[in-house]
This record gives sequence, structure tokens and C-alpha cells, in this order.
Amino acid sequence: MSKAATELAKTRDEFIAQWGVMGTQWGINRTMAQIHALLMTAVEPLSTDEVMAALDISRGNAHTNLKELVNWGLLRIVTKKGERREFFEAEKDVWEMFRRIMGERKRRELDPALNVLTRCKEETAGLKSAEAKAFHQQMTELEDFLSFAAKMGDRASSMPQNKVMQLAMKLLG
Amino acid sequence: MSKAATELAKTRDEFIAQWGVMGTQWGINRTMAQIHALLMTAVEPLSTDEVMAALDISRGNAHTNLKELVNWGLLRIVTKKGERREFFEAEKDVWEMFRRIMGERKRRELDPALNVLTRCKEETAGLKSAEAKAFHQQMTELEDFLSFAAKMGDRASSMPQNKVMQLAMKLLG
DNA sequence: CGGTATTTTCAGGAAATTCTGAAATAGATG
DNA sequence: CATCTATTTCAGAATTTCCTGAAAATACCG
Repeated sequence: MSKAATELAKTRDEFIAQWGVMGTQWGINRTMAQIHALLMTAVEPLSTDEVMAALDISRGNAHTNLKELVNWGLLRIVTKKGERREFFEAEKDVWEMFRRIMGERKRRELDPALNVLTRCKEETAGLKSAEAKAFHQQMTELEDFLSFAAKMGDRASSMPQNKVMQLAMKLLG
Repeated sequence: MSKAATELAKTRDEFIAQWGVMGTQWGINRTMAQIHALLMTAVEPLSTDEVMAALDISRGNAHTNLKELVNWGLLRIVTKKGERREFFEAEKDVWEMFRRIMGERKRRELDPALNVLTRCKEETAGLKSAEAKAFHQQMTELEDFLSFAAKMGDRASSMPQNKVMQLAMKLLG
């Protein structure tokens, strides 16, 4: 391998390793983040065995996390003709990646939180004590805020990128 | 305790428990989320011992997580005159809470990610192969996107709430 | 000071999460 | 349908994260 190619490989490995660390801080597991980093910077789709080899992980681990990334919409499965194996390819467009992550996090985190808040709000709607009123009010404010955030997220991710950029520029202006 | 007061206590406990579960999914630990929920819905500041009793947790656990929440800016320490103990009080304004969380997450998660991306970008800036160029380009796009997001976050959280609402309404329009 | 109340730290244990490796299943091919 | 290849599942091991309880440190008070 040439000097330059080694250099690139080293930096890429660093990126993969660090992205894994970031992942754990973001609340997703290290391997999943590393596979994502690996495929984001891959020139072409990789097979499960190639991922196993590149990251030195077991088949079960590679399989589970590849499928999880497919569920998140961050990878897609591609097939090569004459090949029976599945290959995995990352969504590389950053804006599209962001949309997918937003949507998935909303579904997994925001929506359940909203359910809890709505329920707690309703269960205390009729109570008359000052404590109960304060609690009910707090639930209402949290719910309003989160449902507002959810709507904004939906709206932003269903808009063409350039529209969002225009609006954002106004905000930054 | 009256029927209504029991009802309120039950709902509040449910809120605290569920908020704890949400916390784990959001990547923060269960106890920290529960303490936050407890204090968000407390009528007045609580001492460490009261938090321990309310959640049935050890002193070490209560202490560590209370201090961590203070670091996040989600709780403040208050003292009562004639009392030597510290009491903890939650920031209850939802918008302010959001600002604090945004700021802290940016500092802990976004900024380190940006450093990694910048380094990987710089280390491959001079390389000529098609692979290296693609890698460099991917790093650049990720960096641009995240630094843009960071700026937006900063901007939004340093604006008065009503300004943000106005802009948001336009976006939702 | 000496005594007491409170906060802080941290070693070791408990719990939760993640990973491995191998067995089971599914799918293709001749 | 026998065989080969690839995918999926999952019990138990490894690792990481979290919590307890007690000891150490700190702050206050007479």
C-alpha cells in the first residue's frame, strides 16, 4: 500500500473509532455507530463478512447492528447479480441522514413522552387543590412544548432542504 | 390523606417512574431523570434526605445525581435560614429547561464530534486519490452540517422566547 | 478545640447492556 | 431431496454502567 493510502486508512480508522465513542455518548451503542461510520466512508457496499473483518466483531453482533441501522433508515440492503449475499450501503446525504434520525428519535422518544404527559394531565384535570393545579399546569406546559417541538421537527424534515436553509438563514441573520 | 390527594400522588408517582424510563432511552440514567421529575413537580425545594426517601435510593446515588443535575443547570441549590442543609429546587420554566439541555448537549456531544471531523478533514486535505477525496468530502459535509446545527442552537437559545415563537410559527405556517 | 450535622468520595457489588459463538432456520441449486 | 450458503436467533459470557453503604472530609457551633 502506498504512503498516501496508509495515511487515509489511518484517518478513516480514527474516524470510525471516535464515531463509536460519540455514539455511546449519544445513547446508541458503540458497534452500531462504528458500522455506520464504516459504511458512510465506504466506496462501495459491504457484506456482513467484510464488516466483521473490518471491525473485528462477531457475526451476531454485525448482523444485529446492521439490521438495526436498516430499521433506522440509515443503511439499505443492496444485492449484486450473481451474488447471493446481501450488501449494505449507507445513506450518504447528510441532510437525509438527519431527517431519518429526527424521525426515528421522535417516534421512539418524543411520542412516548407525550403519551405519558397527556395521561398525567388528564388524570389530574378534575382535581381542585393548589398542588394538583400546579402539577396539572406543569404537565400541560411540558406537553405543549414537546408537541410543538415534534411538529417543528416533522415540518422541517418534510420540507425541501433549500427552504429550510432559507428560513434558517433568516434565524441566523 | 384525602381521596384527591391520593389520586394526585399516584399520578405523580407514575410521572416520575415513566420519566425515569424515558431518561434511559434519552441516554441519561434512570435516577437522574427521576430526581428531575420529582423536583419539577415538587411544591417546594427538597433536601437530599427527602429525595432519598421519596425515591428509595441511597445517599451516594441521590447526592451524585443531584449534583449532576445542578451541573446541567436544571436544579439550583437553595438554603433556608436556620437550616444548615442544602435544598434543591428545579428550574420549572420549560423554555429555560430546554435552553439548558440544548447548551449542555451541544457542549458534551456536538463540540467533540466537530473536533473529530475537523481533524479527519485536515489530515486528508492533501491526498489526491479518488477515495481520499470522497472521504474528505464526506467529512466536510458532516462538519458543515453539524456546525450549522450548533450555530442554530446557540442562536435560538440566546433569543427571547417570543422571537423564536414568531419564527417558528412562520415555519409551521 | 471537641462534638455534631452535612456533604463528598469511592470500593465493591448489583444490574443492565452488549457481544460471542454456535445452533437453528431459511433459501438456493443441481 | 441432499447439500451448500447465507441469515437469524439466542443462551451465556464479557463488559459497562449504576448503586449502595460506609468511611472520609468538610462545615458549623458552643
